[in-house]
Amino acid sequence: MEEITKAQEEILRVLWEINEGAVADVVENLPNPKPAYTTVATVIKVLEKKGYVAHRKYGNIYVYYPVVTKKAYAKHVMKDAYKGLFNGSFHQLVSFFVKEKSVPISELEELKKLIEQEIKKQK
Amino acid sequence: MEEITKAQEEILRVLWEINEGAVADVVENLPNPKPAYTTVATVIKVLEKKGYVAHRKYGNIYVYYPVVTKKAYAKHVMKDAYKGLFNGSFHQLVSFFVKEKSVPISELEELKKLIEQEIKKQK
DNA sequence: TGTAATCTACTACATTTATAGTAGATCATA
DNA sequence: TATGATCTACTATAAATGTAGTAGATTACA
Repeated sequence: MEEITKAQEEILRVLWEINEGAVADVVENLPNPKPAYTTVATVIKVLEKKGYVAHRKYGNIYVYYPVVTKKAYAKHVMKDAYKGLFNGSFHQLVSFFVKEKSVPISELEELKKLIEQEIKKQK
Repeated sequence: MEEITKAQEEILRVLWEINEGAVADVVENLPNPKPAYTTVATVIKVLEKKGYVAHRKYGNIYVYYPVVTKKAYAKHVMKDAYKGLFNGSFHQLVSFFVKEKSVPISELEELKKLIEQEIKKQK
């Protein structure tokens, strides 16, 4: 998976959000200050060349949609962070989060359940 | 915190690893194929300009060291991923990991403990 | 059916990156 | 102390990026 930059990622995010859309729809969903229509179009083209999005022609307009799912991308990003930043230790990653962000207790309870389930499953 | 690229991050990683070192030390710790000495020097300069590393002069050689800690950087990277990729839900992030990577049971047990402690602490 | 609006393709351009060479300073040692 | 090794500063350059304008095609509607 080829690397993408921040600007490119932002537009990819919009596409995940709206599932598919014309350039104008992407611009619409971008926060202010919105870049020019043509700027967005150019960035989308880059994403298309890199294989992150594709398009379909509805009548005469191009509707773009993500090819790389958010999940697949998350996996990619996380793999790097995981290995490089937490020495490949999931424990380190989680404890980092628990310490840095004060995770609400409700989430912690849920998490505990999730982990217990996983333990049971693996046994 | 200004964004850095992959190449820059790789060199920053080496500095975290060795704590501090001259350009030659960084080159040493880079995997093959090693870039040219001067390439590394240039990238370090970029990192310095962006405020990620600084240097000290020992005699006449420059010894570089990271200013941004691995932890601070991890925080930065994770914040983005967390918000953008997991909708700000820690639960989503963790369950993603548990599902995607098969986390060994020993880690899961540790994690469970960690979370239980945190729950207790918050109560 | 002509005119305004809209869309994509193509082009432009300044900036940043990645990569590395050269020159000049300095240091160690024969 | 002259010579080779090493270091930093400066310069170079191709490719990618971010940003956006223009032209030409097409469409919708007055």
